[in-house]
Amino acid sequence: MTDSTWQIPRIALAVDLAVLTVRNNALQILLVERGVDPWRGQRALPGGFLANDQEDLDAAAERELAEETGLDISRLYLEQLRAYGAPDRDPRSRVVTVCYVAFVPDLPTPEAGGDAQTAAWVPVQAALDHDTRLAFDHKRIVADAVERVRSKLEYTTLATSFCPPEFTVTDLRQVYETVWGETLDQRNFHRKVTGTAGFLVATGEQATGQGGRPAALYRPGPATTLHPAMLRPTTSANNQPRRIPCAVDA
Amino acid sequence: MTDSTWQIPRIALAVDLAVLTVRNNALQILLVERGVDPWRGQRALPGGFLANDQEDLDAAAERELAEETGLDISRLYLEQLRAYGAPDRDPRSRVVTVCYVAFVPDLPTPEAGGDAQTAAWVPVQAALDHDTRLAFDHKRIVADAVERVRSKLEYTTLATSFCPPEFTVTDLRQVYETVWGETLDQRNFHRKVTGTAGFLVATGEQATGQGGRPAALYRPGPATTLHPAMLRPTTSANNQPRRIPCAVDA
DNA sequence: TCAAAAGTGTTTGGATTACACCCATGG
DNA sequence: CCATGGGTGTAATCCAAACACTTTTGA
Repeated sequence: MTDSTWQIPRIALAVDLAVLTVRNNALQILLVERGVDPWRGQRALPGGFLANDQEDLDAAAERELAEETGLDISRLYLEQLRAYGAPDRDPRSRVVTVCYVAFVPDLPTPEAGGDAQTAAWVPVQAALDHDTRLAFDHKRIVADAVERVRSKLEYTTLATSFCPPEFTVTDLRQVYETVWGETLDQRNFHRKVTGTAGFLVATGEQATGQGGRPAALYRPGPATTLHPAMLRPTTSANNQPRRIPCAVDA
Repeated sequence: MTDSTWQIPRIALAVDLAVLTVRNNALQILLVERGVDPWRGQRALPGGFLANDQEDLDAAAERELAEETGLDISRLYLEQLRAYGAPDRDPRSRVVTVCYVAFVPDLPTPEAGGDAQTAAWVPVQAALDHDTRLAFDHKRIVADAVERVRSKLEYTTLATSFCPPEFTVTDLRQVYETVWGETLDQRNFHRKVTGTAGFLVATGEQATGQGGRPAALYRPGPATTLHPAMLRPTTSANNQPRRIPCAVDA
């Protein structure tokens, strides 16, 4: 590392987004169709290159998200997933991407991408299917994002990010069930989330009945983390072969 | 995003390391003294720029780690922390850094940096002290790395990464106590770690007595995750103000 | 009145805590 | 024999799973 910074190899830096929502009883991810080579016509994560020298990574992710979804910025959760930098991940030139995951509620205008690209919600099960092809290393990124959201629900209150501004306990439970792909006991779930201080704030209102007893409506509370955590029922993911240096997970 | 990739702004990409060890009953981090401006003479995380167009990020982190510590690559754990890209984090030019955390055992040759820079172990408590100055945004990165290792010990078996090849249950407990800054009940800890299948493998050997009953020696077992987790005693970090978009944590 | 969905009560078992107590070695 | 640290036993407690049961609406 010498004083002459001009000799440093410079690299194209992209910011990509894994925007997740719960929609039609499925965890879905926003994908766009690429209009240019490479991977023209293939589905890819929305994203783009860092706009200018003064743009923060987080700001770039927010900008991309606003461009792609036209979404109210206050109604979402956005955090960095990780950076991906395999040397051959883009055939044109060296591109390192910093990926973000976003959790958004089921949007009124979900398909309307602000960009010229056609954006669409795709169930993650389909996106990760063996027969599905995604551009670049985006299938691996989708897999990492799905694992991130699944574990986040265990120890944070972020499931409310997928819900409308006011929601019932059953709405929230269906988010958990959909993201985890597990059925939860309705009664124990109710006790757990209403008994955790700061998770939910009752509005006093009731949901319009769907044929049964009307459910109380809640807003997200001030708590961000869950103590103790809400654990997935079948968390038998123990005893992998052996940890390796430079593990994939973050 | 057009076909002409040549117009894309290119950015200097660094890879920095937060190398952590447990040493003298303290969680310590490897810092180097910068020999050049900016921040000449200040302590900083070891790291460097991506060497060439064909180097993977993970490989770059491994290379840097080998250069800085001369360490046996098989005896460590390395994972990506996150990318940092505030536009003003380097006064010379735009530099985005991808940071990695490494957990290493107490090394026989801890101070010998392979590079010309003088490397030294610094207790994280001192590195994070309000009066301490670190180069760039490295103090924030150190804080993130410390939080990462603390939470990793809760739900993984990675505490063994800080231990020598063979170790006693007390050695392992002292790793937990040092990283968390909490005292744990020796007897309950013993039951927990020996009762978790795959955490420890008994060698059959005994440690040379220090004046008491000799302790059994163990090697790391095949398990990587802990079910159920080993929770910190005083985990009352609940109910923060409110989650914000673009949270810091990963 | 019945079906459907919301919400409460109760039992039980697993895991953690907080201890008392025994074991094996060095001096 | 005694101090020192290693390791086991046990009761209380907390928490979550399982499931019976009551409440409140729409048809």
